[in-house]
Amino acid sequence: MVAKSKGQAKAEKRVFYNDEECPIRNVVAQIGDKWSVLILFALVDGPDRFNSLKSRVVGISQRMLTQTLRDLEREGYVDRTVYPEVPVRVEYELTAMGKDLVKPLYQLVSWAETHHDDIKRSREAYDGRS
Amino acid sequence: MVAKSKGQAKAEKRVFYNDEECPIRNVVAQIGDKWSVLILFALVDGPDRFNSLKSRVVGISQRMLTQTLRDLEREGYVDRTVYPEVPVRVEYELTAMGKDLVKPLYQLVSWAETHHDDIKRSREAYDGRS
DNA sequence: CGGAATCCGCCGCGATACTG
DNA sequence: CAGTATCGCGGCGGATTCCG
Repeated sequence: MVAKSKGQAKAEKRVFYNDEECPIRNVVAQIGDKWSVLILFALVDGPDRFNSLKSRVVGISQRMLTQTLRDLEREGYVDRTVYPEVPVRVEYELTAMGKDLVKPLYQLVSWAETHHDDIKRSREAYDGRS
Repeated sequence: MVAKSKGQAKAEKRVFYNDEECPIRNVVAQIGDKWSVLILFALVDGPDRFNSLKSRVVGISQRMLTQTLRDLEREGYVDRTVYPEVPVRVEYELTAMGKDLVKPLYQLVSWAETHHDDIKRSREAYDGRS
């Protein structure tokens, strides 16, 4: 995670960088946006077409669907295949790396579901004490 | 993950929402910002003070450190303790929930480190084909 | 020391209109 | 059907200044 230890004895506290060489930032910055995770999980159910995704990922605009899919493709998480029929059919599916990314992501999702109520209560408590 | 299946036979494709009731968004939206993950991992090494964190999380401004710590505190991931000495000492540390969150997060970090080069190559390939 | 307040540029994201 | 192009707002986040 681009953290440097001082090589000192006794577990010196690490230093953290937030640059383009930081692996965690490279991943979190991509999936941390508004739609990436939902699209990735939608594609877990199998390959899907543009407009089908658009209706399954509720509330997303064409613009953001296109853009997010392009980004995910560029990262290597999603494959795009054009079938030159009439009308055109375009299918998106997870790559091997995409399927692999979903595993640790699913751990996080499970955690989120388990602690959703705790977080809501914590927020209310925080906001409540004026 | 706030996904509704149609209750149909044969693994109908799920629908995904991005609203305030979506647990994954509640977590990813917080974690996905520019500094949260780095701060959380910095606190894994043990409780730490404001200015120490500021120097360990390289490049962060006071404003963002304060704001991110407040957010993490509100979510219930971080505890803030003020020691009324002179000068004042303030320590931040992970709560039980914060420590728990770091576990799935660490899975993601490991994944990110493992695939960092694959991602960089994928980007270059994508950008290369004009 | 550990902040809070203010100002401001950038850009993520949505809405809308047009295209092959 | 699956996009691209353009416009515009809101908010994230950096720089700076002031405070108990």
